[in-house]
Amino acid sequence: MKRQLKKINRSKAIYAQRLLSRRVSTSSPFKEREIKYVAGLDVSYAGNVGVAALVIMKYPSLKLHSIKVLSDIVSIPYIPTFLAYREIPLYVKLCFSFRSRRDIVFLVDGHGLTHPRKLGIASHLGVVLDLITIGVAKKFLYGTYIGKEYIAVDGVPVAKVISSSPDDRKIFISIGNNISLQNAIKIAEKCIVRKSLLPEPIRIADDVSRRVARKIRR
DNA sequence: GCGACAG
DNA sequence: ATCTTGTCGC
Repeated sequence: MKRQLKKINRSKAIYAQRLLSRRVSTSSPFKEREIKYVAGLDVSYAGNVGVAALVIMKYPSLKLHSIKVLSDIVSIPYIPTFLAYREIPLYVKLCFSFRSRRDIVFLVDGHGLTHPRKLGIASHLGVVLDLITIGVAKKFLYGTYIGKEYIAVDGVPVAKVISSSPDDRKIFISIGNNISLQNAIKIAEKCIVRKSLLPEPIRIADDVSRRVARKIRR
């Protein structure tokens, strides 16, 4: 096989995103006191092997509850705005047993509604498994700034930009699925500790997946 | 045609 | 995301 990375049908992929984005809910089907856990999802790579990590912490104490890691060959290339097609298979395997859970909020590495077709990976995963999700990205992707700290899509605010005082690092907290922007911001900010700009569950998932990938590589 | 472009 | 040495700064 000369090409082990499958091509993706662009027009069909776009059609599916538009279709799925209609199922995104921007309201919160829960009260904050009902949330018992926050989870972080991230993927690192060792060549064509993707290593996904799911870190679950108690909320709001942020005491570590569990860590699950899974690796598999990834056959879809990375193409901006189509990230989900590449990483969602890993996340679905890792989170299938949690579908429709209403006491866990999943923080996903990437955008949610701040996406050209309003279906970034956080929203995509949220719709597929009916989870409460929030997008946590390190770079801007899409949308219109409202002032200095909010981003709107189709005229509706769907994300907040959090900046670190000294340098210019930023993170973008966006609605994933089954949550309002206000609740997404509130929960994500409660997960940010000390000087780390990244919410703890994501930071740990990032660390775990990266070191496992490095181990596989060597 | 030109520029932008998560991980 | 990953490839990579030394180096600037708290």
